[in-house]
Amino acid sequence: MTKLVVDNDSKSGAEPKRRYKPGKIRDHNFQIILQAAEQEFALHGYRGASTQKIADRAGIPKANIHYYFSSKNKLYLAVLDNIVHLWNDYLDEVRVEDDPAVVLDAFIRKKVELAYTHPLSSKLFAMEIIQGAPHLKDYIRTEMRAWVRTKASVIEQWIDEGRMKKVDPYYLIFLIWSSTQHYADFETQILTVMNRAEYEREMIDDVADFLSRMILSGCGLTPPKRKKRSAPGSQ
Amino acid sequence: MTKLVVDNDSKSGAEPKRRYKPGKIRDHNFQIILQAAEQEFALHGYRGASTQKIADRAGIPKANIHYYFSSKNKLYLAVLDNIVHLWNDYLDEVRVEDDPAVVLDAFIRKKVELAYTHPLSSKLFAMEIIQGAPHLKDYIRTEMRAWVRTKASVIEQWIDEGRMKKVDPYYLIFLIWSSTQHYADFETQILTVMNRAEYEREMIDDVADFLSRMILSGCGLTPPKRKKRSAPGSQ
DNA sequence: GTCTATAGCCTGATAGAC
DNA sequence: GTCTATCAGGCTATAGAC
Repeated sequence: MTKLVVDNDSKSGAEPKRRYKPGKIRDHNFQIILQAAEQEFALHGYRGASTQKIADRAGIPKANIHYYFSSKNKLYLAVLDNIVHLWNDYLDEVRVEDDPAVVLDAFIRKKVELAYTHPLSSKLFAMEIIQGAPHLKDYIRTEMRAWVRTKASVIEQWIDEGRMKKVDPYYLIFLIWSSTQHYADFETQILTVMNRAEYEREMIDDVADFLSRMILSGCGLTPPKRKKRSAPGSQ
Repeated sequence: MTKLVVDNDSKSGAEPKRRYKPGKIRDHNFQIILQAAEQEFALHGYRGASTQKIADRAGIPKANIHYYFSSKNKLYLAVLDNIVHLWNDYLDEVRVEDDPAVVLDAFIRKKVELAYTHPLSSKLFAMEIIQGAPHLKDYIRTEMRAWVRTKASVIEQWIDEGRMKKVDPYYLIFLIWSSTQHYADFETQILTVMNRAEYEREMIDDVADFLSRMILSGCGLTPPKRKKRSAPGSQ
């Protein structure tokens, strides 16, 4: 996948494994800064976030941010790069031979899971898009468009073979994206309306069940059989 | 409805009609500033937006912003107040006697329509929520929670009477919110992925049809009959 | 590699002439 | 009511001691 950050230093901070040189401290600081930056950018947007606050959160002097990442903009790109990779490394090959119900169900569940485990990534990505995707337009026009086109063509073949109801595949993908990401991005609204302090495993599973049933039903499909939920760590 | 802005001046900018005193210029400037502010806040978030840029966009000196709205924060609250009213003045009374299919269909279509006609409002609201709703938490905890509770209880009665499938009413409302607002908030992503320059009436109608069919089907309902679309201005 | 000090700019807000 | 001039403070980025 294309890197958003062109980095002649051979690494852009996304890799958990170091390429060459031990540099344990360097890698550690890289990660610490990226993590702090993700939080600040997600909380205040690109312009609203300050390198000072990021440095404070990371527990290092502000100047070190500029030592590791030459500018605020490069740091932001590195964070986005991390996010885009995290999101896309999942569920990549879908084949026409697969069962549409199994594929869609897994897709929805994986997205709900990501919304639960990585809400900050989702929020930051959402802010970037809402603001007109100034740093991600190229990525959307090339890789994301191709990704959607591929999945859409598989869905169309399923429809042609009469294996699911005729629905617009693009709108279907957007529906899955929106309904799942919503639980990350609008977390505050949802929890406040439901009068809860935070998400719990059980609620997340309920949401996944609900969305899978709803959307699959709209496609004329029935959710695949699943193991009953039991003790955590099963499955 | 509670005003977010406490304004002893008797108006908070939300009213198109002036309460007393002609003040044509004053009202005009109020509206100009609010409109410019909505755009800047939606594009850059609260912190990222600057009063200078808002003034430039409105075509007035920066000091006048502080003359009309005493602070950046008050201006932001006035904009949010406008939005919250716009969103809630629609579809308020739903009764148990109504047909669930008709109500849900109308709800979905109205939301898609708002996403099309007022994308900036939706985007600004989304940014506020994503950032933790620092200015709207009270509103969500009181009015919005009550609104959702009322609708949810109606849906539950419909279910009890066997007039629709058993689904969680809260998740259903969240699904309608998320799937419709997505077309406003993620406009850039959707248009870029679909390789289009802007939305067209036809596509918006298609989206409304798609979402209505999908979601109603998940509730075991069939969309109500609708007039065929014809020349604009019909209906 | 780390960190202090600071340059240069932009911010929100205000004072005061018109 | 309008607008220029200006303030104090926060911002990104950098220079240079350690």
